[in-house]
Amino acid sequence: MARRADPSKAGEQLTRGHKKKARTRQQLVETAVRLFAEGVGQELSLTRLAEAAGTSHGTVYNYFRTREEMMEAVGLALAEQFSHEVISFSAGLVSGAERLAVGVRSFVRKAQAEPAWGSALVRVVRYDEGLRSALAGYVRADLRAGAEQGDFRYASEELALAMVVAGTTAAVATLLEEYAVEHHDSAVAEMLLLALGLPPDRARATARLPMPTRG
Amino acid sequence: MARRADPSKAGEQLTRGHKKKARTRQQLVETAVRLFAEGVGQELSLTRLAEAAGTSHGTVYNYFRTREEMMEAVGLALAEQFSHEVISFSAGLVSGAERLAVGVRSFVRKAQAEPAWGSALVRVVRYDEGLRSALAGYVRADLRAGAEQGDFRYASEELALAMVVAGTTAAVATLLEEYAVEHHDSAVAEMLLLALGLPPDRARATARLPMPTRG
Amino acid sequence: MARRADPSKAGEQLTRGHKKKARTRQQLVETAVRLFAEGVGQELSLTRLAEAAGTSHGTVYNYFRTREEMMEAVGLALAEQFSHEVISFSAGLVSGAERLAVGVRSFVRKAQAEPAWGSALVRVVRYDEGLRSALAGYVRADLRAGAEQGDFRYASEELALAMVVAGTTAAVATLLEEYAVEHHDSAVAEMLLLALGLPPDRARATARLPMPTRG
Amino acid sequence: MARRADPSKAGEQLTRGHKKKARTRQQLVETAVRLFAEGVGQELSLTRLAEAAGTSHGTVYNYFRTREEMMEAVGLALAEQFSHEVISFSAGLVSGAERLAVGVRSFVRKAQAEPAWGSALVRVVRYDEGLRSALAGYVRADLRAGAEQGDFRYASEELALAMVVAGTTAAVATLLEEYAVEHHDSAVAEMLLLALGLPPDRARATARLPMPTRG
DNA sequence: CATGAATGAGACTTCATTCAT
DNA sequence: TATGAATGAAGTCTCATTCAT
Repeated sequence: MARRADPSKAGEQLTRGHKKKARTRQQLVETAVRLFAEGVGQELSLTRLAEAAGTSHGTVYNYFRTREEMMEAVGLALAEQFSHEVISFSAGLVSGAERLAVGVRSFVRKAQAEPAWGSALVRVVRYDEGLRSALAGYVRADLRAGAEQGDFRYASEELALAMVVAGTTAAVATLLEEYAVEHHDSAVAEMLLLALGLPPDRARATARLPMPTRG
Repeated sequence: MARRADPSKAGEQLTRGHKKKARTRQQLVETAVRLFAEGVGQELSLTRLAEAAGTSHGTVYNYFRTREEMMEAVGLALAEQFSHEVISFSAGLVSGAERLAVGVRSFVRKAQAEPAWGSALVRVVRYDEGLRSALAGYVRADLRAGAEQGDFRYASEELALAMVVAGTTAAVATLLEEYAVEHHDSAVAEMLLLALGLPPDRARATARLPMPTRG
Repeated sequence: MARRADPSKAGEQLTRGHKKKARTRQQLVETAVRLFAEGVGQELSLTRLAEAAGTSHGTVYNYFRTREEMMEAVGLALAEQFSHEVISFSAGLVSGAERLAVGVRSFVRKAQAEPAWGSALVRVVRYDEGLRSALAGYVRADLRAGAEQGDFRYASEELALAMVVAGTTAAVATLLEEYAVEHHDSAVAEMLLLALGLPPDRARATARLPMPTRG
Repeated sequence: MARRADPSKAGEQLTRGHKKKARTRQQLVETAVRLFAEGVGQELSLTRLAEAAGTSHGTVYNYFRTREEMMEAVGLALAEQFSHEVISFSAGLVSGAERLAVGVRSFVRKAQAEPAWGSALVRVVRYDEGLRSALAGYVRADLRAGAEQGDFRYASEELALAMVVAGTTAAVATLLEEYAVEHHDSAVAEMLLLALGLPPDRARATARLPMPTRG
């Protein structure tokens, strides 16, 4: 999604028109995320989005052909922001269990630090199978690694994935309703590690490791 | 409104009109459950319900003033069907862990035996905070019992509740997508017991106890 | 409309069923009048009437076949209450001008004394040509008498009627909005007598005659 | 929104879109006026308006969010058409009585010349307090002038206003039902001048002055 | 590209009215 | 007669979507 990755070339490759286009699109997605965060249900109308983004009704249609496409873009944006966060932390880790713990914890921490993001994600994940799959994708590798490393024992990968994704998002939802509790990130991670079959003492320890420095 | 109650026939206090009313209402709720089971999302409109139930548009409004009210009725119906099942199984148990395991397993089994019910429940639970609360209500007592009996260890009851409810419904959703897996009920229950802090061997054993005989 | 006129015979002629019927009907009309007085527009629904009157939906239809019929009954009731008042005052008068003045003044006074009645009448008269005609009927005779007696001079009886009816009801509406003013009844009557061509001094005097004792 | 205004053609600042918008709106209002003229009561629905105007259902809602808003627009249009007429006649007059007489007469004459306009106005004025107030606004200044000039004597300005507005519109309604009467405009004006306290001879004379030339 | 007018499907809701009990 | 369930017409309103400018 070309996050201004390389400032030295971007200005040449993209015409101003393209830049504006990208900016408008980003603005629309950000506005949509904000609206979800603020409690607009899955029924976010393009009309309201246009209003909130300060663009005209028709402009939205220059970027998303249908409402579905817009929802997809929002889901993608949320997932990317998540992966950005997680990847930057778990870059150096090889233990599946540790990677999963760090992933869950960074997810929970990000939601605590940016409740708007967490709130949006929790809402969107309810209606958007695509987002659920995307999140599952991030988890799957760690899950398999942990299994291969002899740490996790689960009857079915799909079941384990569902439990991790659903458990984590439900935990975040609880967090956002109930106002934080100390070390919630570790508490959630520990429960999930336990569920995945890690022995209790190791689950406890792994869930409480110091977070790696951002990679 | 049964003013001149006829003591000779208690069952006939309700006029035929009332009986018809009850029947129509039940028919509407059943139709709604079926529609949810068939994949209609939260956007089930009263218009579509009327069509599907074969009644006129206005009739629905004699029973549910708003979509919310209808959703609530559906959630209640689903929850009641569930509680019937669970209560009939766990009547004689005193161990919180065992009760919880039986509850989760009977939930999963019912969903396997009646995929329509499971499918409807999984969908409704996504949109209906009321139903989530209702399900949480069934779990809470067992959770506390298990904690007091020294079996469960969790950082926060709310977090534990969220994990159990979300984990179970996610597991059921997986089940319904993937069609059948052996002993899934026990697998799910075991994961959750582990997450709640039950030692692995006991979790495994508790999740695999023979289901009590009904009633 | 059988206002319990003759207590000595009513009980024998009418069965209890009839009495109840009459009572229910009267109750419905009174409730409707009250609702109009309270600001319900012309759109008074039979549903709301039934609710307000504490009867069932269907019962209303035992008395009024359609909404129109109900509106008519309300108009009639209001007009009758008016005529009752006016006739009781102007019974002994022969001067058309005096009769008209007394009529207008008793109308205004009744509206002041019973704002609910006035309010209902003002509202209904707007939508109900029937009621306008009925009120015109009460005025016409006095108007002709005044003309024949050489007091009134007007270009067209219809025009004069319209002016008297519209002017009086508008005056009452003003009264009800603005909170009474002293001798409003006389002020209104004087204006109308003037409009009808009575010389100013006589108009003033006639509008201020002491009200006759009730006949 | 006309960012690149083209100074060479001031009239073209508004895009064609805007012109179309204005045209559609005008078309809707005109249609509504016609419907009122044809006898549609206060129950003019936006649905019927759309049908009659030959536009889609939704289009109407781009212009009037509610029925109220539409009524207001109609009332405003009617009142504006009226004020155009009156102002063009009474421009040079200083006597309050004369101005009021000319106003009433031009109102009546316009209604005679354009019965559709008169019919619409009479109907709308019944249901729309806003229009009543607007008409009162036109009258108030003349009324005060006449009072200050010693011509009018009335107990209450509000009462006088109500009488003038109600009397005039009722007179127009009569006219439209009965089809034509000679010099009705003067007859109505005379009655109202009398009601306002102008001496009979002056009322008669003032009501029969030749109408001023326009402009 | 941006704009916003127009469209039509469809949801929600209220009611008058009918009819069986 | 009283009741109230059922009905369907009609109205209000919101939106996704298209299209001409």
